[in-house]
Amino acid sequence: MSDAYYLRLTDRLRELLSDPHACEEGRLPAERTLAERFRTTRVTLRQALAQLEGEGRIHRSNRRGWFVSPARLDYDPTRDAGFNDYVRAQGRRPRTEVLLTDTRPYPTAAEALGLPADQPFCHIRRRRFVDDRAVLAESLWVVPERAPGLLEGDYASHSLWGQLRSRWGLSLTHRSLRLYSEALPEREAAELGVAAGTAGLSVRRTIFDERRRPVEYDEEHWLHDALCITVELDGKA
Amino acid sequence: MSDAYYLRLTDRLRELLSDPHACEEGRLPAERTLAERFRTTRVTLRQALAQLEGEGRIHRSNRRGWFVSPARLDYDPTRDAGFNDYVRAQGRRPRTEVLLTDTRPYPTAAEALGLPADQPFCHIRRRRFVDDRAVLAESLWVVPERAPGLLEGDYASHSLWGQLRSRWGLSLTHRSLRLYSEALPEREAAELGVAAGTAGLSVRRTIFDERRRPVEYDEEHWLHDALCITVELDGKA
DNA sequence: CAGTGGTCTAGACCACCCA
DNA sequence: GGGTGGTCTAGACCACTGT
Repeated sequence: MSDAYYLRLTDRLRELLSDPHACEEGRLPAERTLAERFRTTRVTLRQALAQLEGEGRIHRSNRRGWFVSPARLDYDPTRDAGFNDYVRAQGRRPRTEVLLTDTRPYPTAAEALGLPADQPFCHIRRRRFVDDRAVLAESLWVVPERAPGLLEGDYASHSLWGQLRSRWGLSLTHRSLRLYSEALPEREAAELGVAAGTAGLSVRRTIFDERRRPVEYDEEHWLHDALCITVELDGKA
Repeated sequence: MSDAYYLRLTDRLRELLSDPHACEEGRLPAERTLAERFRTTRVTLRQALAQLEGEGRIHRSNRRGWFVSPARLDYDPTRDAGFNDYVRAQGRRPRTEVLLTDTRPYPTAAEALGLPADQPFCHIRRRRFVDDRAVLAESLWVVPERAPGLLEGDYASHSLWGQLRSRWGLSLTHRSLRLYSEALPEREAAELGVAAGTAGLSVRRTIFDERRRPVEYDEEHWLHDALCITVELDGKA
């Protein structure tokens, strides 16, 4: 079955991607142009493009066109190195936008943390960029008693976990992580400027301190081609 | 844009999925049947099906049809609980097929473990099933000096990590994990009986013992809708 | 063999982005 | 307003699965 035309197309498109002259500014030629060049229809061409999108080689932005995807970002969700720090450490340019902050209950977070459903949280929702590409939409839910005055601080430019340690003396001892591939929900897709249903990666973290008091719960939605999760462990499993 | 017909179709199909009478044996009606029922073309209907596939709700098998996807398997790659054990613990039926074993060099594993490129490894390649659905194709590369006679043992039915501990007294102290979403390569797709380019999750692990001697490297390729990765951490990051 | 999904054609109109 | 991707139609033939 590897004689399907759209699969041979992906091979030729891969060559095209590695040719720096063919894609100026990392942008691919228009679908109609490519379809004509490869003597096929837009439907078949788009099948090939979708394949490369699944491989993480290209992505689309709104209705603007197809672009070559940059290298994945290495990300260790078990550490609290700030987003800004580790993005810069990889030679990339980070940016963060706070979309909203408020204080209200969130039953999902409450359940994960073992709290009553009407427990209010300090909620921060933000969108994060790497080299001006929005790659992550996330919400954080912090137990207010653990970090009084959190929302008045500068929670955007510094590592939140770092602040929890330094300002409130918390130790983030027990960390539980769940992650799986998903189709980005409508809201997150809109915030990231991609079509609903675009492939994504969902990461949820639940944090307790050394006395097993609930501290924080968060939900991250990443573009699937934007990151490579890494975890380093020392000690017995 | 949520007024696209294929998106409304996904809503109606989701209802259909939750109706146990509509899909006998977890199998969906034929595409032509569904297209007719929803008064659209196969192309549009398939767009809706692809959306649900991305959400992990349905999957296809060869050219046999579309099936409702079962619940995701919880999997903690940092632990050495055997596949058989944790699959059964979740009320599912595990099965493993060994596809091949041999001893030969593998530069990728050698590099990950910091060994010379011509370092030979004990190599085990296998395919694993949950409830008779092939969900994982993996290769393991063990440093022969750490586990002499490994390939003569019963490496299929017992936890490999458990054996490394009990038979060879190894402690798997330093574990490094890398994972990212991918399009399944041709070989793995064929072994899992799905189309090349189906969405998958790649997991790579590199293991050193307490003296930082290299022990093992493995590469896993999972169907993207088959699992939810979980990690539990205690102690300082 | 009949039925299934897999692939492909040759058009069309629409919604949105940018100059 | 021109160009882009997003969506959709109404067909067709092929390759494979199961009987």
